[in-house]
Amino acid sequence: MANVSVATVSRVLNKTRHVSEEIEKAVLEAARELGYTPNLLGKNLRQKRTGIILVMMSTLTNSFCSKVVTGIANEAEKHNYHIMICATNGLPEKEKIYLGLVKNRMADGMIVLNSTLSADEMSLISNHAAIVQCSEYTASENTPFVSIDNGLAAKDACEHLILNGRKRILFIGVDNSLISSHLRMEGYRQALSCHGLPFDPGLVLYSNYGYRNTMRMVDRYLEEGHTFDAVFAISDRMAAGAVSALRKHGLTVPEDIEVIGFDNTDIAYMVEPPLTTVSQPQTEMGKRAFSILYEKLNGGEPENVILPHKLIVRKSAK
Amino acid sequence: MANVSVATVSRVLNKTRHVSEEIEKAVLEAARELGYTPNLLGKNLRQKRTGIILVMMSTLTNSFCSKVVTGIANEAEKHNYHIMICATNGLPEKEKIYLGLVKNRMADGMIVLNSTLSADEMSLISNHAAIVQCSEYTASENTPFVSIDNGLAAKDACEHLILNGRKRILFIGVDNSLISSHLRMEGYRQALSCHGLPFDPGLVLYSNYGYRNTMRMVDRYLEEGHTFDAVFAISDRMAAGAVSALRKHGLTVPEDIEVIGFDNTDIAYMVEPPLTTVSQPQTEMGKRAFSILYEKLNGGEPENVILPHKLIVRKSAK
DNA sequence: TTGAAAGCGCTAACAT
DNA sequence: ATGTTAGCGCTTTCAA
Repeated sequence: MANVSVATVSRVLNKTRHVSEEIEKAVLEAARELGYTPNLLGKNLRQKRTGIILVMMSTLTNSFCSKVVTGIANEAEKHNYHIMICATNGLPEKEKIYLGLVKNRMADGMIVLNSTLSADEMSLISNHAAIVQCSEYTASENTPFVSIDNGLAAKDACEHLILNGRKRILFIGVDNSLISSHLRMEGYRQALSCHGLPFDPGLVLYSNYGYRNTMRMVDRYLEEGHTFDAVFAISDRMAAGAVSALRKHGLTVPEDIEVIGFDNTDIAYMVEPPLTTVSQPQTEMGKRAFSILYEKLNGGEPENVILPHKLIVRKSAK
Repeated sequence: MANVSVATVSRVLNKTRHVSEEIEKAVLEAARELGYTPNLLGKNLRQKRTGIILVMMSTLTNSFCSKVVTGIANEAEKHNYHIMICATNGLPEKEKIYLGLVKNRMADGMIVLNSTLSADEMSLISNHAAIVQCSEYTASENTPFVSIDNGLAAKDACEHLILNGRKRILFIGVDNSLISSHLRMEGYRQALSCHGLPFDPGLVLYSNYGYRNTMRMVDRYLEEGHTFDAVFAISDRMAAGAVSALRKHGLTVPEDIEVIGFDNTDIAYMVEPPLTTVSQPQTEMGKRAFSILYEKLNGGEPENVILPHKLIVRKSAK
């Protein structure tokens, strides 16, 4: 319509070369009139680059992940990448689908926040796609990760309770295969053993990260007559659930029972009393995860990164 | 490598036509050996279809939106579409970028949960892309929406308070341009006027959907000596913030002050006392939003949909 | 400064 | 049942 070649149109629209002013004007005018919209599939196919990074996570409503995503997004923006989030609800089939999307070039890379994939599967797919793990991970040769030292973090939290004179610490974990669940339990046991306290399997409860379920479990546990003087839960929601159950049984926090949660999410300061909890540098984690991915995309072979955690002391465990 | 044409390879990999067993075997074998992965950019370019639907929302950690997304995802799956979430944090520039992605064919369509775009901008972009609004919306000729009757829902909630004998209802809203904010305020005013109660601008507080900010605001409001006998907040988090402030001032809920929230999110039953709140059929909303989009993608001109809401009565307002 | 033409990887129409 | 070929929409060499 502007009587020029497609090449010239491309040059005008992308400003990749200088084009005479009148032609430029004609092209833009024609584009406007035709309501022309470029087709990214063609462009990306040709350039072998989409500028899109996928972020895979289980649940959207997870303020921890949300903050990590913020970190990723900010850093991605600096490098001209856009991110899109894939929610798997922990279903392996969905994971496969989204991983397939990046393997098959609809996106340039992926940051995985919590995957159910085994180290082998992860490694296999990493041969075909640029993947970085963040927060949760599985030790895999070619899939780098950024995380905290979960074991040390849990140990620090439990030591805090022990130094406050607590001797029977109820551990509320999750019986899944996530590395954080595993390492935090390890940290709990290490804290005990370092201070000469016995590990009592009767002081271990498994829940599902949630508030309601944990509340019920702790409620039942108390009704069964079990006793303890502190709680370490590997999520704030579970800690909050425990607090509710304790209150129902006339126990006060922190006087009777001290409670520590994990992640320093919003709920930690929304419950009464506000929760002492372990905080992770989520935004920094996201930022680093993207940096690592970026390095990978540019042919580098990045190292894993361990970031520092911090114990936030509030009322539930002075 | 398998000594066959690319067409045959395509047929084997997509199972689109019958291929002799030995050739099939040879192709699969070669593909495996070469570590072949199909390139979706090529395929999608050719087929003018990506099978991807974008869902645009402001914040990830919004359990309301999250449930809507679940509804969308379930329905999308049935029709062989995959969804990806775009978080804008309410920034128009980000909205533009993601809208551009669908306009430029990297995705087949988009469901917008809360956009800052004006009706005109929305309408303009809808000429180039299949877009459906969900929950929040702006009345636009060619961009259908699914939502509840926000005005009626707010009116129902306030009437509940009025029928309980409450006469001075504090309205806690958000001063933004979202249709829900606007309509819920309208509903509040209608309830008052239907029952012969005056509208008092001094009984209106604007916050930001959040817990902390609302708590502070209500705290200050009470310190200033204002009185009221009920609260209607347009989000559960704000209602929860109000409850905290009330407690701090020695007021009991529901005896002294009845409180009603909105959305029936998790927090509604996690606070003490559990909140009476307006529930929306989030999953159904998502499902319908996808159905409408699907209809659009197949050349239909779908109508807007209004779904029913429900008042969930808990302890905070009997 | 502009155009012609090749080709990114794929599928589908057509031919055999 | 299989191959040939055109073409999706774009960018980028190469040539003029």
